[in-house]
Amino acid sequence: MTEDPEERQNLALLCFYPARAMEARLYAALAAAGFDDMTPAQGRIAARIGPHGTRLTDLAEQALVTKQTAGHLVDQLERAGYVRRVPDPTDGRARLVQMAERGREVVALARKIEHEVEAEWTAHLGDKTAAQLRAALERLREVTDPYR
Amino acid sequence: MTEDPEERQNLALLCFYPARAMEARLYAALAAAGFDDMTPAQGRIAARIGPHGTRLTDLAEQALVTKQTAGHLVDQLERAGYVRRVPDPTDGRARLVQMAERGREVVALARKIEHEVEAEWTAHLGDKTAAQLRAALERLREVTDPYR
DNA sequence: CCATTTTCGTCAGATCATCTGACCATTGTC
DNA sequence: GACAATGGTCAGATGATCTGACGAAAATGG
Repeated sequence: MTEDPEERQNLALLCFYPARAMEARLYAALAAAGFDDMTPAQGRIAARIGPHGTRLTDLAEQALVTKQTAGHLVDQLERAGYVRRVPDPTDGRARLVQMAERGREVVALARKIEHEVEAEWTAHLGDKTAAQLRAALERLREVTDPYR
Repeated sequence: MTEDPEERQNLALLCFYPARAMEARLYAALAAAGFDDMTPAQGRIAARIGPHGTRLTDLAEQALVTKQTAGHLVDQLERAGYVRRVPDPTDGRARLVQMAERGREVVALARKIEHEVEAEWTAHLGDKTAAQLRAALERLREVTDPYR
């Protein structure tokens, strides 16, 4: 663009930049560590798998995609060795998607990167401002996250 | 999920909720107003068209997609009457993508919705916290938006 | 307990967004 | 004027996503 030097950006757009930056950092780091076969879409599904496994339908709902899409992505994650499907002992129709060993490695690395990036941001903002930012975002979440 | 009631979420995820919420609100409102043929991908391109028109290559760069993808989306926007392509008077190779009348209508409506949603958020947070949030996000943008 | 309805997941097929690679036309440079 | 750089398109492939239909198991309700 060539104009509007002083435009007041909308709050949602300002929120978008850090989210995008984190995703980019995360995928770059995972790829560098050899996990170069996981796509962002797979990641968004994988990130929602609970400690004891999660049903496909629940993953789909939380990730805001259809269960067909979720199933497709879980197929890929399973083929790549990140997750496995086990029967749900409490429901014969259902299966639980669980993290496999390789999946747990990715999660551990991703958590580490997240903390590093967040530490950079906190260093840039200062502790006080970072804390205020977090508090404000947590309150904003009350009205922006319907799956809270 | 059934566990982790008190998990400390990472800052980027907290940023993601408002961004997603705004996008959802925006597209719902546009669809309700009859602009139901614009997809999010088209919107992300259209949102970057400057007042006097913008080159395809620039749109692609700012939207973080290839120029082929941008061209594809502009084709659709053009077919739907949202934008037009005109020759760039300063460069015979280039063409400027400009908003057409219908595009300007959408932009006006989108701006209105954005302001409404932002006003809701400000009401929820209180003026002071909302101002702190904006200030913190603007500073964070310094290290998270490479296209600033 | 059986019949009906709901829920969980899959199959099939389509569409859309996106990419890589090749290519042409124009521009700018030496 | 030759040649590299830039703006854009064409062609083909892939991946994420959807809608619709379906089978199997579970829950519900006489």
